[in-house]
Amino acid sequence: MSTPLSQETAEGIAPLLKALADPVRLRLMSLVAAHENREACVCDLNDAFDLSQPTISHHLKVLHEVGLLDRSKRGTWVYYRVSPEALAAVANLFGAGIVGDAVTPSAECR
Amino acid sequence: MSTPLSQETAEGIAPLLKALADPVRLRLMSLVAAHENREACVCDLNDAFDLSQPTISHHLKVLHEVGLLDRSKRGTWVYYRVSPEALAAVANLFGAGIVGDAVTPSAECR
DNA sequence: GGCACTTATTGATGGATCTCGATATGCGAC
DNA sequence: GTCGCATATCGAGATCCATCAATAAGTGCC
Repeated sequence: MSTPLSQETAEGIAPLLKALADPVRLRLMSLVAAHENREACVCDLNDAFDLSQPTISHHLKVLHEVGLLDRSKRGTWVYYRVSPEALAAVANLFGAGIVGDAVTPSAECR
Repeated sequence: MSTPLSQETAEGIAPLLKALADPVRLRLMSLVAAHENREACVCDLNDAFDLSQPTISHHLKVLHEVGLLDRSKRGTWVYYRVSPEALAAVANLFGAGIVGDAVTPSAECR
């Protein structure tokens, strides 16, 4: 029934959530996830926002630094891909009842 | 295959994640969730941290304002309780594949 | 080499956020 | 009413964050 998170665990997970806790970065994640192979070219992402190119680049960097997005350069273009492991770490927060298993993501699950 | 989050949706969910994206608030949530009835008295919570009482009160307010914690006063004491609906909203983010359904919280689930 | 293009970095600015001490508010007991 | 306790609010300081314009760095092509 959910052991109360240790301070270290909380401090380890918070940065992941902080990276996701921004509307632009949430949309970036979902845009990348929606692409073939969960991978998208930066050039496609820039156009989806009304923000400057450096700003998008900054947000991608934040997501990359916490491990939510993998980066790979192919010629002139850079591709970001969703890291399933990192995302799973966050999902488990809720799925495994760390924040209370009142809410297994879908009730019928498990 | 996850429809890319709309801007409005992202802006609606981000505040929830932002509220959770702090080590202290994560631990507060898990502490409350670990209590009987997912409900805890502020007096119990204060002692779990090395922070001033106003600071804890502030964090509880943040969690309350986004709807993650319900508040009820009983005599001199105030109790906070985890709101399953609000938490489910966040859990669905990952469970329902909004951020990519590569990662249904536990692989064996469903 | 030099140009066009894609992406990243730098530096600055305005705004949000965490934390505290001091103080206020609300409630029960006397 | 007054005292003591539990919780909240206020105001301030320090730090962090999102965004931009300007510029740098890397790559392919001529």
